[in-house]
Amino acid sequence: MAKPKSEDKRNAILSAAIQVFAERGLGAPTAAITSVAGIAEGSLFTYFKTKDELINALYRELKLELADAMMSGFPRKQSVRHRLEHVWNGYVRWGIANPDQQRVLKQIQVWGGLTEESKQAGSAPFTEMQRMTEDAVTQRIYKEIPETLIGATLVALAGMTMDFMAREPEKAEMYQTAGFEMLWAAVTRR
Amino acid sequence: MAKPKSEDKRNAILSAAIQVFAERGLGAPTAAITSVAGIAEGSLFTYFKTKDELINALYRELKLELADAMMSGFPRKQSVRHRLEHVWNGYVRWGIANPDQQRVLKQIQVWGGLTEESKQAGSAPFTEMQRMTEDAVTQRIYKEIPETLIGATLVALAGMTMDFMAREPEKAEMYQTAGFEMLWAAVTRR
Amino acid sequence: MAKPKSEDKRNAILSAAIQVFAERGLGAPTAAITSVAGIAEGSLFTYFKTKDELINALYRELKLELADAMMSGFPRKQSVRHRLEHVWNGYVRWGIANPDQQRVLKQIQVWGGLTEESKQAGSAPFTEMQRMTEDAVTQRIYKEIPETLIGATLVALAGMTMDFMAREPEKAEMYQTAGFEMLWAAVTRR
Amino acid sequence: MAKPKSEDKRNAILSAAIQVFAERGLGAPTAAITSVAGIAEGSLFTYFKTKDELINALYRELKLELADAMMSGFPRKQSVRHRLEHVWNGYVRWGIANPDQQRVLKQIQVWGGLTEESKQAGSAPFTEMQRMTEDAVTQRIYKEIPETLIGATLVALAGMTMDFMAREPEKAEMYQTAGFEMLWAAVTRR
DNA sequence: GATGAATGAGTCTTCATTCAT
DNA sequence: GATGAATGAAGACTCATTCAT
Repeated sequence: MAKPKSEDKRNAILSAAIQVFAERGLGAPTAAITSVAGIAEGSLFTYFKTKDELINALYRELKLELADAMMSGFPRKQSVRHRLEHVWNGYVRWGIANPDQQRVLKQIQVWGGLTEESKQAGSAPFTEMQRMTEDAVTQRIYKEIPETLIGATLVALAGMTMDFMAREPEKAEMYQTAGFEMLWAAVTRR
Repeated sequence: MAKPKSEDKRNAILSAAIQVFAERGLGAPTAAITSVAGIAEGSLFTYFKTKDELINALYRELKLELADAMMSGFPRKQSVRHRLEHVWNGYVRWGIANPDQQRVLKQIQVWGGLTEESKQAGSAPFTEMQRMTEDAVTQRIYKEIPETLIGATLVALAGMTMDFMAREPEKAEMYQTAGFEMLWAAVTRR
Repeated sequence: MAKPKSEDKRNAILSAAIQVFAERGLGAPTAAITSVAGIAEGSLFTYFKTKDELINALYRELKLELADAMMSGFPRKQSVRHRLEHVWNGYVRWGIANPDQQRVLKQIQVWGGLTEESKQAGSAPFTEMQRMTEDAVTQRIYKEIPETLIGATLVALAGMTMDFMAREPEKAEMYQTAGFEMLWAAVTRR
Repeated sequence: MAKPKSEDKRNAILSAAIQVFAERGLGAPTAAITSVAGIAEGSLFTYFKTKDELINALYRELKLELADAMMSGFPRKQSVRHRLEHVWNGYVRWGIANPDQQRVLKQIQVWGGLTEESKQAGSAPFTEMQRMTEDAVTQRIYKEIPETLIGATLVALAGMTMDFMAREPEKAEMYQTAGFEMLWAAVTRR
């Protein structure tokens, strides 16, 4: 191979895309991305055949990152509450630390061009989390509701919580805690 | 009092926009909207100076509709729980009955062009609901959390719940109930 | 109608396309065409949805013109030889008088994007000529060869003849006559 | 005598170009050619400085092949008719056996980038054929027309004949014969 | 007010060619 | 010599907006 397709450049594009999409929406020109990435306009298409494919790849990448943030250091042996709290904190902290990523992820989720494969690939990294949920349901800690609802509730409340944290950073900690308490109450039996 | 131009035509545009945006995203051409509305391409700009203005107006319209759905028949005299449930049901039912509206609203919310005025105008119709919340907080029914969190939680959980209802219509009622129970638990003291 | 799609402008585009394609081939940019036509780049697409469609339309237009040149003043009552000569002269004169058209027509014929409809529409105006041929075959003037061969032979020999006429204009008349004699000999019984 | 670079690779490119140009026209990307040839994109430019040069080279190659097909086994000693028929059959058979080559040749001939050198080089291999023509003219077998017309007539009628043969393969032989009879009649004195 | 043709900047994408490896 | 990633100019087409009718 003369010049192997550099993983670095691929990442540079992805990371430029995050910045640009966060600022200008998914409608931003690919030229804005390459310019931020410091490469030629055409080079983007060496790494991603189309803009749609780039967005799909970005989605999977972000979901992976998010899953990582939520699961790293997962306290497998501790109580359900601790484990859920760990996941919650991971999510919320990641969102606050990476507001661009968070914003872009939101946009992609309502975008019309996600392929079925991407959707599946995007939820795959969360299977371990689902296993934790099953566990808790078996222990009759969680309510008798479909397991998928649990994860979705976490996502919904975390999204909302992050909005508040971002808007009032000085109360961030309070919101983070309050949000988790709401989640815990929502999801467990009284 | 002036009813300038044709109110009918304005509504036709708005309703065509909902359909088109729901199907093709906010990036859909204005020509697609006018074509569905059955008017000339240029006429759209008689009613809305720019496409951005149209989307802002649409946002306000949808929020108004939604507020209406939630507050109509509001049982002012009944218990906090009943009142909250009324609002919840109104929201969720509206979303299910109007999936296009719901989808477009989601899209506009992550769109970058909403003006500050629109955001405020969009939340104005919900002030009555907030008054209900204050009331409940005073009664120490709700948790000691910022009041705005309550409304946001409702919105977050309702959004999620509607997704499930839409995906599994045969279990819609179950989700609607389960969703409310989660909201109630999340928001009230144990 | 506000501004009816002007037939004039359509023709201006077609005629600019002939000029540009003749000079630079079918690969010439549409912008070159609009520039010659004196209109905006985008306006071309008001009249022809795509470049391919423009080329197809141009093909039909040229074939029509050509048929016209060949058949106008057709001496229905005179001998087969006179009638064939009339057609021959019409063809050859048209080609010499309109070298751009002739060159473009050649290019379109080897181009890969002609639709089946265009091909048929292009040969339709020549049906009258074919009837003349049938007639001559019945009279046993022409050889016993498929009728379609006759027309094709005319086209082939005319194309070649025009090349020579264009290259040596001072001998044009001679070539025109010699060409016809070859055609006549090729096609009739000895 | 240098056989620089690989003659094999050069031929692979030429032959891939025939296939690709036949399928997709001269506008086909060079990358499509190298891909078919099984070499790297850049390698094409080691053998041909530019795409235009490749097409010019291809033209000369095809003309050479064609001349070869027409003149191989040329019956120098036989009658003019036999000799012309030999050439005719060689041409037509080659075209039918090599439809891609035939199609590409047609395209290059209306293409705008042929250099004067290529045009001359392309007609050079046919000089022997022209000598045969001179001969026949001297013998007063052919009509008193410019000798170049004879060759051009052969090409024109052969092209047409091949089209018919390709379209109706079951009548191929008939067309081949009929075509030659037309050529013979066109070109000789009565 | 309504119409829809006209506009031309803006978009994604392609591709011949170069050149570092 | 071979490779194929990198380049960026060019091209077809789109679309919000204007304005003559």
